[in-house]
Order: sequence, then structure tokens, then C-alpha cells
Amino acid sequence: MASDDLPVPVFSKPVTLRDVAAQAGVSVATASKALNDQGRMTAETRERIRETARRLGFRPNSLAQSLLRRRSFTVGLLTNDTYGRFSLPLMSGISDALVDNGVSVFLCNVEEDPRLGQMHVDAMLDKRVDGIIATGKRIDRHLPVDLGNLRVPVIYAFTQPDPDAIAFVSDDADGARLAVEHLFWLGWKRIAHVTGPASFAVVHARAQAYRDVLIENGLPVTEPLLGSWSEAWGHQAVAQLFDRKSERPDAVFCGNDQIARGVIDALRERGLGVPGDVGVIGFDNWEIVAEATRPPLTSVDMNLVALGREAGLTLLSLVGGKPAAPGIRKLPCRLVVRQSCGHPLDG
Amino acid sequence: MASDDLPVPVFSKPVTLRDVAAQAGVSVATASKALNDQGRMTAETRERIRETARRLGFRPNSLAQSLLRRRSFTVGLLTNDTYGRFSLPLMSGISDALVDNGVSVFLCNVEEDPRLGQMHVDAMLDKRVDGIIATGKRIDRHLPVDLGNLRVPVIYAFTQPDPDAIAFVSDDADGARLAVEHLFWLGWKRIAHVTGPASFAVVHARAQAYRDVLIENGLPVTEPLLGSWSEAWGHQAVAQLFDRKSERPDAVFCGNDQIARGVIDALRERGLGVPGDVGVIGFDNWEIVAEATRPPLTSVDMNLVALGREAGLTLLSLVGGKPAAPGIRKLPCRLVVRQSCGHPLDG
DNA sequence: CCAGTAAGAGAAAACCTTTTCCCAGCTAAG
DNA sequence: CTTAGCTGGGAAAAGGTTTTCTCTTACTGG
Repeated sequence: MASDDLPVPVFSKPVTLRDVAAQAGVSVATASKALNDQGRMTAETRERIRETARRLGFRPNSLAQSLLRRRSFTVGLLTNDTYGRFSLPLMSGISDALVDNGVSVFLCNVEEDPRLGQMHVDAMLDKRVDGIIATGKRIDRHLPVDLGNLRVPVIYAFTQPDPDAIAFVSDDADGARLAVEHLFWLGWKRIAHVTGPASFAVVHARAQAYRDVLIENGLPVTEPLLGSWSEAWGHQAVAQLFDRKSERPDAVFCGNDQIARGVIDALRERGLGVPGDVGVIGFDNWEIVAEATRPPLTSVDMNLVALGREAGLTLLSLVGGKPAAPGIRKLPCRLVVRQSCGHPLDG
Repeated sequence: MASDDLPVPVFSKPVTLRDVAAQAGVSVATASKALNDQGRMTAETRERIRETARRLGFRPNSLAQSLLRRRSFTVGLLTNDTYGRFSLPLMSGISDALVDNGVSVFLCNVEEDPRLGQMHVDAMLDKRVDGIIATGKRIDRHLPVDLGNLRVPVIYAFTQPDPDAIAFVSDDADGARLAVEHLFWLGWKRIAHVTGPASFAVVHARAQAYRDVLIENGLPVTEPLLGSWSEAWGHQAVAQLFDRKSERPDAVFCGNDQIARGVIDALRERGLGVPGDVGVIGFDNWEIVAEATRPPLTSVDMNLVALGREAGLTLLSLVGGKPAAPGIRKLPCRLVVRQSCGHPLDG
């Protein structure tokens, strides 16, 4: 009669607790208690109700539960770098930690737009998220949104936090130490540093650690070369480092893997072998670059997945009511050794 | 008295419609109607209620609204490639489209684990998502989860769909045509094809289009070289193509940008200039690679952001009750011209 | 046989909002 | 003056679950 031949699927109604109770011949109260292991009733009744629920495919409506419990088992993940190289592993770690604990994640990309940010935060609050994690692509930049005085706990990861919030960042000084000490232990003596622009806080943190390690070990310090984060800059920097009259470096600590790649390419073009003549180390351990480089690039990994995981777990504990001291927690980096720095045995 | 000096923030209670109604001296029913532009009342009453709500910072509880409306303004985004190169722009497009329409996105990474997948789908259903979008990193692989016969509409994007579902994929044949025709129009005559492994469906689709275009234009067809998606393979392929006695190609259509980069590097090492001696074109338009290549790489862009956006909008229309025909929709690609193929004027 | 207690199960409130229905009071037409 | 119709606003149900409270029945000990 009706035009039922159109492909308009009619979706079956979800089965409710009421349905289960009716089928099992008990009240909804009893049914609820049976399924939640609450209250007192004969084992027989409990099992009968459970069996009915199973048979009907009953699944409790989370909305109703959340409304009552005032807890949604959902958190908001705010970022201004959806889909960037850094926030990706970070988000992966965060969402793993949360999902493992039965918490779902709302993904919100706020770009650089404060209005968009406010909108998202409001929407998340309206949906009664249990907490919020803010992440970014730069440690030294704020998200364009104010997360102070919210009704829920907030954690910052890899982004500039509010003054007395809890934040997780990578320890860039530690990473730089790892890199330079690695070069030193392998016997390289004149270690240069080619890195990104001065506008990044990490550039200064790493440069300082670089100087510290050189001085501690009695090696000559040359001023870091600041430029951009690109391969092209790595290329250029090699020209600067190897054209000059003064003593040329025998190793280069690069601010990221792209620079390192540019450096290696430029060295090859001048007939200098890596790691035969010059040792090169990168930063970020961006695998797709580090592994495609010839030779594969030794690099510093910021452990972003672990950092994200830590942030997620901390938020969960906060949501659970456990207090935590505000402040910035710096997590150590990790060296990933491939072939671009040579090997102790190569002496 | 109590140990109030511990940093345990006490979060203020949200203000409810009841609070607003009480403050304004009306019933909750009237308050609701005032705020939603429903019902009849004096303009004065309506404005008074609104002002009260504004003053109290009232925000309706989405949970309660969703429960009542049976619609949560939330959709689930399922992927087995969180944080991969393809799903990223895809997800970006999807979430933009949804967020623009006031819909929030649950992000779920199912890896390759069917149990995890089922868990996520169940959780999403429990939270009463309005719909689900499934994305993947390969057009020719299923997500490890069954999305047939769900209570909500499902859209597939860049992943193998269920038989009679709605899916969006890129038109790989179209992309390959664009690439090969571009090379042809620029005057290259002996066009080779270096691509990925035979296990990928796109490899065959593109190879066929490559052959078709060559034949249509009376150019000699050489068998595509199948390998891996890596720079290293690009390198190797150049050896195969240029060491042989028979006529050497004057242009290479590469299966992705990494291969293209390997090809260009290898050509340079043999003293062949790009685009002076050989034209090279990539696929994927992975900007960070394409732009860092010397010379910058002309490449085919699969328009994944647009594809995601389309998928998001279609899901929304489905959720809104509009029927849509099942089937696979192939979206065209786009050529991004940089410098690796030369230029008509260079003739 | 009676009081006291425990077990088993249901009724109802609570979470918060939306919507339908209804009521009281008033005006205009007959 | 009656009837119909309109106006402003409230009561109550609905949505699905959890939890507290209450009630009935049966059993135990004296």
C-alpha cells in the first residue's frame, strides 16, 4: 500500500530495561538490580532476568545512565593541530589510555579560532564530559580558548597550560642531552647544531642543553645555527658549516629529522659520507622520514604516545576524585639508534 | 575545620532549567517554551525568562535533551588508521562537515582487532550516536567489524564497504588519467609507471588507466613496475628502467610521492635532471614530501578532505531521514602542478 | 503462639528537558 | 446572557535507568 519499495531502512527499536522486566515477569527495579549485581533476590530470579536480557540483546541506554550518575564516561580532546605530526601520536596515546578504561573521546579541532574553541568547549560541557584534555602542536603556544574555572578537570599535553593547571610536556633538554652525549660517546669531537627558528621555545631549551653537554665534556662550542624546520634549511646550513675556513664540524645535531635529511643529502653532494666522515643525528624520530633517509637516521624520540597515555591516565584519576598537584611534568625522551652516527666499533 | 587546604577543587553545580524557572517565577514548562521559542506567552514574560537564563548562565543538559529526542547530535568515527596519512585529511573533512552542523564526533580507533571493534560499536550505540562513519587506510580492506543491520545509518569512506551500503572512495583511474595525460600534453613520449605492490587494488586500477591513456594517444606501453610504496623502491626502479638496453623512458608516473622522490634522487645520481631530462609525477600529494622534493613534485591529489566532507554531509542527510541509494561513489582527483614535469613553455 | 527479623520484590523518586494537554479568565458575537 | 474562541500559563507524562524506601511473606527463637 505505502511505497515500501524505497530503500528506507526502518531501524528496529532498542530494547529497554522495561522490556526485559516485562519478559522476565518482574519490575524494572528488580531487573536493574539483577543486572547490576545489586539488591537481594534469589539466584534463580537473578539468572532468569539475566538470561532474558541476553536473549533480548538488552543494552542499557548510556544517556539515561549518564543523566542519573552525572558522569558520562566521555572526555573531550581539544587540539589546534588535528592531523599534525605531533598531536597524532599524542592523541593516539591519550585515546588508548581512555578507551582502555571504558571512556569515549570527543575529538574537537579548534584551529586557531577562539570562537570555535568556545563553541566546542560549551558543547562538550553540555554533553557532560567528565574532563577535558587540551593538546597542541607547540609546547609554547596557548590554545585559543580559556579553560580556567571549568566544572570539570582539565589536563594539558604538549601545549602551554594555564598557570596552575596540570600539564605534560616532553623534556627537550633531556632529549638534546641524549643526542649530544650519544655523539660524544661515539667519539665525535666537533659537534655542530642546526635547528629551527628562534621563535620556538624548544629551540632555546635544546640549544642550551647542547652547550651544556659540550662544555661538560670539554668540547668546543660553536653557536647553533637557527633557521627553519625544513630540509632546505638543512642543505643551506651544510654550506655555511663546511664552506668556512675555520675547522669544520665532524658531526651535526639537527633540530628535527627533516633538517637532518637535508644535511645528509647536502653532505653526500659534497662527497662526505655519513656516518663515515660525519655523524648526523635528528630529532622527533618521525619514522617515515628517519627510515627512508640513507643511511637510516638515528633520532631522538619524544615519547609522545607515552606522554599522551600519561595525560589520559592522570585525567582519569582526577575525574575519579583523586587530587593532583598542579604544575608541569616533563617526560624524558628516548634515543632511537639507527645508522647515521656510526657505531662504537667503527671507531 | 576540614582539611580544606588540599588542592581539591570543588566544581560548581550546573544550573538547570528548574533553577531558571524558580528565579523567573514560572514553571519549568513555561521556561522551556520561552527559551525554545515555543508556546504562547507575553513578550514580557519570554524576555524575563531569557534574561534570567542568561544571567544564571543556564545551558541545557544535552543528555536530557538527547534522551527525550532520541537523537544525540553525535556520530561515531571508526578507523583502523588513526593517525595515518590518508585517514587524517579524511577525518578532518568529516569532522569539519559534522561540526559545522552542530554534531560532535566520537573518535574510535579499532586497529585490526575485531573484539575492540565490536566493543567500540557497542559503546557508540549505547551512547546513542545518530550514525557511524567507517574509514580506513585502504580502499580494498574491510574494517574488522560488522556494521550491517545497525540501528543507525552507516557511511563508508576510503574503506571497503558492506555490499549494499553507501561508500565514498577516490577515483583512482581518474587520478591516473590526470597524471598520464598531463605528461602526454607536456610532450613526454615514453612514459613509465612505477608503483606499489600487486596486493593493492589501486595499483591495478591505476595501471589500467595508465595503459588506456597511452593506447588512446598512440604512445608505447611498457609494463608497470610493481614494488613497494617506498623511496628505496623508487631508487631501485630507476636502475631497472635506465640500465636496460631498450629505449629508456623520458617520464615516470609514480604510484606515490615517496616513490617519486626516490626516482628523482636516483635520476640525479645518474646525472639526469628533472624536469630537464625526465619528467616525474607523483600520487597522493603528500605536501610535506612533495614540497621538500627538489624540484617540488607535481602530484595527484585524491581530494580526501572533500571526500570526507561529502561523507559527513551524506551521513547527516541520512540521519535526517532522507533516503539515499546504496552504492559506491567515486570522487574525482585533482592535479597539483609543481615543477617536476616541466612546463609547456619549456618545450 | 507471638515477636522480631530477614528475604524478596515492587513503588516511586530522581536525573533534566520537552511537549501535549488542560484550565482559568477574558473578549466578542449572537 | 450564553456560547464560542482565544490567551497566558501550568500540570503531567515521556524518555530509560538507578536507588531508596516500603511492603509482604516467611522463618526463627523463645
